[in-house]
Amino acid sequence: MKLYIEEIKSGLKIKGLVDFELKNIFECGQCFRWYKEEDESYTVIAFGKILNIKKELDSFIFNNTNKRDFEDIWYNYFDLDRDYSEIKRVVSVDNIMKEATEFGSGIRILKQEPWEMMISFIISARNSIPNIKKTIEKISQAFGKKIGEYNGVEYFSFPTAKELKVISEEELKECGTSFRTKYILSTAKKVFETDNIDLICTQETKEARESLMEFSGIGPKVSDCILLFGMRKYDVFPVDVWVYRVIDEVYTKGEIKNLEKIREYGINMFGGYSGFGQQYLFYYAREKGIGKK
DNA sequence: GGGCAGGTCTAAG
DNA sequence: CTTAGACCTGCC
Repeated sequence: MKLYIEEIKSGLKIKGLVDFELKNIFECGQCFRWYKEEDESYTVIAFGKILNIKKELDSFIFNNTNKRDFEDIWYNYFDLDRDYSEIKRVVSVDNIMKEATEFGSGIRILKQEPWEMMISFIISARNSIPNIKKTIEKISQAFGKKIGEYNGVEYFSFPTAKELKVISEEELKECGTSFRTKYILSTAKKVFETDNIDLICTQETKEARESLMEFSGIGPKVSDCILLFGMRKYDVFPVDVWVYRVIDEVYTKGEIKNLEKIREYGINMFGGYSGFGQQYLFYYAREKGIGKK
């Protein structure tokens, strides 16, 4: 992908981005710290920065950033080095997947921060996206650091394990963490004490997955999401209710009722590309309401 | 107002 | 080792 980057007053004007759609990227369930603005642009918080992106006719305007941050952070964050056209070809194993990849054509799997993914997906358990977003925003406002202002709005970083572990259960619960409160505090303490997130990132998928499941509130699905969205492991297949439904309805047709077996089914279908396959399938199923009674 | 939402934990069989 | 219930809260 050849990019043409022009420095402008508010940031950068970028041409040549392919397989890149803001709605697909931010609303496919992988990321929670984004805000859709009135002008249809998206503002996102990551790596201590505030970025706003607006789609124009033939380009994307990256506001509130510069060439250096684009090279150091955003190029990597948006996984721009990867050829998603090729990914889509590989995971289009049948007509359903062909449709799914066309539907979510602009999806990219963001390379997000492991620690933030751990807590975010603990919060995601049996929860809705608007609520997850709200809770994460409250936690950041209450316990993170102010990182700046954009368009008259203040933004805060997601607190570190050290900042989070000292919070009382009552305080944290006020952010809407509900029954997951003790999971979050337990995980924060354990992460701070063991300081082993970097180590887990270097482990092979299977081992890393087992390491993650040692933490409170992290089961099979949440650990797969952390691995995929925060640890660059693409051979995982997170099975949530939507993926379960679409696999059940389209492929296994009631023959498999076990979540673990559905996961194996997905991995058999996509192999090392399972994470990508899952994202296209998930986005397709959820946006279209497939399998919903 | 009852029912459920992008699971995990725990206690039993 | 597999399988029900409980778990908080907001929004139909």
